[in-house]
Amino acid sequence: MAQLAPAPSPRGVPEATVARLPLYLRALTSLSDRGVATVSSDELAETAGVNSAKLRKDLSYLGSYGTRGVGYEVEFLRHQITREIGLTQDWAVVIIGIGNLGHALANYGGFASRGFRIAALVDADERRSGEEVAGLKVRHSDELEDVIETLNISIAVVATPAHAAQAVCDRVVAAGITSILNFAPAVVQVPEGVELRKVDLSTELQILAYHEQRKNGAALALTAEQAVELAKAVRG
Amino acid sequence: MAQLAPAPSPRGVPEATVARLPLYLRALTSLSDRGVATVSSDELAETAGVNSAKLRKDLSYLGSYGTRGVGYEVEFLRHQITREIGLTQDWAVVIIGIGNLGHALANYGGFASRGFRIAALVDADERRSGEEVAGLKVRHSDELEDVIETLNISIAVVATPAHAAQAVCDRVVAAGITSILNFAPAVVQVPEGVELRKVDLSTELQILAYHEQRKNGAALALTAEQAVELAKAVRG
DNA sequence: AGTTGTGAAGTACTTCACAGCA
DNA sequence: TGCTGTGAAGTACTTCACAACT
Repeated sequence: MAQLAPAPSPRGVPEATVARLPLYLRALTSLSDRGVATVSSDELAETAGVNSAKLRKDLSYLGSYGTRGVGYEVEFLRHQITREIGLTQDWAVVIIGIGNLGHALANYGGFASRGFRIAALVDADERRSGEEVAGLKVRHSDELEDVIETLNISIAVVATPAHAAQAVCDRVVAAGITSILNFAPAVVQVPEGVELRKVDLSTELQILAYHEQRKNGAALALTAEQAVELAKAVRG
Repeated sequence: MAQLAPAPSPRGVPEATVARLPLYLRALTSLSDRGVATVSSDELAETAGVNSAKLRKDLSYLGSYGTRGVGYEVEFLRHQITREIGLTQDWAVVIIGIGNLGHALANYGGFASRGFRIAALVDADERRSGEEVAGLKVRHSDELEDVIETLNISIAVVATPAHAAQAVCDRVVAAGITSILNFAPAVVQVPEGVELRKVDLSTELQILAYHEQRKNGAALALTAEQAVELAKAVRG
């Protein structure tokens, strides 16, 4: 079978835009809850926390869903974005690694309301097998491949310790999974065609620390060149 | 006092580079643990999961820490990056909202080993006050400002429900915090000069769903134009 | 009159490819 | 010889500013 487009985004929606669609969806849901029927790009951008030129450009990749001189119909636009992201169907998710974080993810209410169904929980520790978490029995990781196939899982959430992450990813990929969300603080390699996203808590804190240091230590963190500039400035 | 540079990054390290420094640091730590003393940009890039041109360019913003023809000295480079990020000091963190996620974050071992010290836990629910989590007593959110000042907190981690997030951020900013990591699924506005990063679990899943849909539904997701192209191609 | 949708300009990031140095 | 450090070229994203439309 010939491929029509180079794998992702047939209509060529930029990756940066895709990453913002969930944000717009949330803003629209919030407006909808407040009973707002129509919204301008300025107002919607404000609600979503982006600038309006960017918002309009982003939406233009999906189609012409607004009305000039008026704005966007909230429900209509919400439906279009929902469809674009693929949330008109629901996606079965397996969480692998039921430690503190896995527990928290299993109990996180935000998934179900957004088109994701946590279909299975898996852990390598036999003592956890059978334990009930968030209304689901934890299964032993021997059953991982079986669970993925039987329950028609599309997305794997990896919440294992770092040392186990690569092996787990290898197994779910071999079982046919092509979308992985990795919480383990480890570099994981996956083959071409498998989408891997990572959420790394300490990385985020480190980025904050970097900026915090720049703010506090401005005077201490002068480079040699800046010191020279400063000296010149002081001399007049 | 005159500002020497436009607030962040005196030496002008690009934001994209800053976001990768933690990755390099982790790769170097792993090499160091394995007893590797020297590493080439190719090897380090492989370990960190990026390409080597990008790695060399990134490192070049920090200085010339390698040796041509040889590579980088692992311990030395690790120290330089640690210093650049600001992890030679440790940073006091408060976690606000001790639900499932807050619990998981409090118990997450990865922070301490990377220069972050969880100094306080705060929750709005009075029934939680005094409860011990991860060796710390949960304090009531009335004490938030006091905790921040007394314990010299630099970074606030917000793990509250969405509806409380903005108010909490307003309060910590008023108390002098300039770095916030937000896990609440809400758009939060902060003043200029406050660094806000967000981690949004369902957004990540939605991005995966988007790509998953493109893969599976290739044939179903044809646009009108593509259908015409396909028809032409089939006709010959 | 008012707001979208979008070419064009501007900015940021990535990759190439090789000069420069150990 | 081999590998770093970096200008230059290429790509992706953002912002501007206004024509097109209701």
